Amino acid sequence: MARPSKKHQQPNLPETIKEAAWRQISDSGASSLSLRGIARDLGITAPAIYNYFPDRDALVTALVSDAYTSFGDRQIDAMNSIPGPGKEIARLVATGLAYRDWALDHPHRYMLIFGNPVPGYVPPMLELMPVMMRSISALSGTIGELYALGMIDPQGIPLPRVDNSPGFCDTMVKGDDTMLTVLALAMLIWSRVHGLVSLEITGKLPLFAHDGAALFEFELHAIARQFVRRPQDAPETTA
Amino acid sequence: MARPSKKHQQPNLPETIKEAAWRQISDSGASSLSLRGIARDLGITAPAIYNYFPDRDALVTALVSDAYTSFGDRQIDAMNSIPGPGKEIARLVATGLAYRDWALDHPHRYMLIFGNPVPGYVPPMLELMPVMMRSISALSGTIGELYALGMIDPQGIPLPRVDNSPGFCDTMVKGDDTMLTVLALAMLIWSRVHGLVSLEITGKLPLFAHDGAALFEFELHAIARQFVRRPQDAPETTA
DNA sequence: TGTACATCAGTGAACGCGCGTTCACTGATGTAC
DNA sequence: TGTACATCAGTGAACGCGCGTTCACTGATGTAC
Repeated sequence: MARPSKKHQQPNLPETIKEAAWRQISDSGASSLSLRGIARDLGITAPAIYNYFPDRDALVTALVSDAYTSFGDRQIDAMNSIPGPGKEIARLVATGLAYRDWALDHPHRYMLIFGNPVPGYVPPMLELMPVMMRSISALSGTIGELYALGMIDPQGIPLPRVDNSPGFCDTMVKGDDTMLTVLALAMLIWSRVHGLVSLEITGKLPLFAHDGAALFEFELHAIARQFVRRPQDAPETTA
Repeated sequence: MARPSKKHQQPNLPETIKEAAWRQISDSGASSLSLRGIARDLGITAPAIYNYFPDRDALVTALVSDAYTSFGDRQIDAMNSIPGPGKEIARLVATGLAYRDWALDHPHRYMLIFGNPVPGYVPPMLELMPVMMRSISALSGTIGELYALGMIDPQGIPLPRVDNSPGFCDTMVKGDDTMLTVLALAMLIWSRVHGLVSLEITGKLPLFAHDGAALFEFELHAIARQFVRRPQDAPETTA
């Protein structure tokens, strides 16, 4: 159990570097993130950063990964804060509210993930896949729960054609009607939520500058009204 | 009527420059637009561009303005292509479809307008205001038409509080319930449309890669179903 | 306890790059007489 | 019709800037004996 050699290592410099990077992104946007700027902020020289990140892209990837994790955690916590049966719709709404709350708390992290990426940076999908899937697990999990209870009418959801193309999605979803329905509905709900949130955090809804929360809640309940039915509304013969 | 002196002037070099700029944006994204790159593409030197645009920001503004204009024209044409009374819902749907069509035809122009802007570029709102308002005139016009026919139920729309703050929107909308309702609904519809379109053109809806149009049409009809009622459904006593 | 050595985080100089912008210029074109 | 001149689009060199990255180094720290 020899503890790893930590000699000379100042406590958590990688974390300090990432914090400075977020500070820079908050100040002047994700596209102006630079190692030299971070070093300047921290009072060190730029090459020192190479002791912790092999290059600039690795740092950006670490930021993106952290953002996804924090984003997913917030939604999962919200979902778990309303446990128990009979509370499925409340869980869906709570997850949606957590989505917006996180985005408003961290607008630049949200745009780093879902907006235009940093120029010249190509996110390594394979590395980021786990945190990406975790970040949507609360939403798709809650919808899956509703589906399992018969509270989702597949007729009311636009399902994509799934053909024989070897793409990731087609392969994953093929022959699994539950997954196809749940994912399709999750995408549609996500698009509504993302539309509102992205316009709000970029200041494009000035009319609702003071009422973003009310507008968003209206939309969440409209989603629930449109797509969720009480179990007893579900006849066995839907064909 | 002395025609303006055009000696030496090669035909429409400003247009050629803008075309090269769009080409560059399509190739490598809006954030890597550079005067030197454009000059390289056209086989001229970078300072030559200064004969037509005072600086880089002026060129970007010209691009943004052109994009808004083209975007607005497309929607207005679609709206006008279905004239006559009784076709209001069809006009709304046609406008929405034109919105998506244009965005898919010009994804980089769409992102230039509605995504993260070019780094270091601050759009001159005053100059762009006319083309911006024109770009939303088809959507808000169609909604206004429906409202005038009593086909919009104000109860079903989340209205923002309008207070005494001296902001642009509050001032414009104050005391005008029609405008407030129409604009509020336009924003909500816009958020749904923008959510789908922005996710689609950035490749974030892989499940619907071949079915973007169907998903979008589903959403447009869901919008019509949720917010538009037949005139006879509208009782005079809604309080 | 004291000395010699190994480690390695951080430094400072340098590299090549592309950028926006300036400036004096050149040389083809159009105009005036 | 021919000549002198004015115009001005485009050139080429240069400016200062910030960037990512490399590399030999230094000097404080920890370790071994």
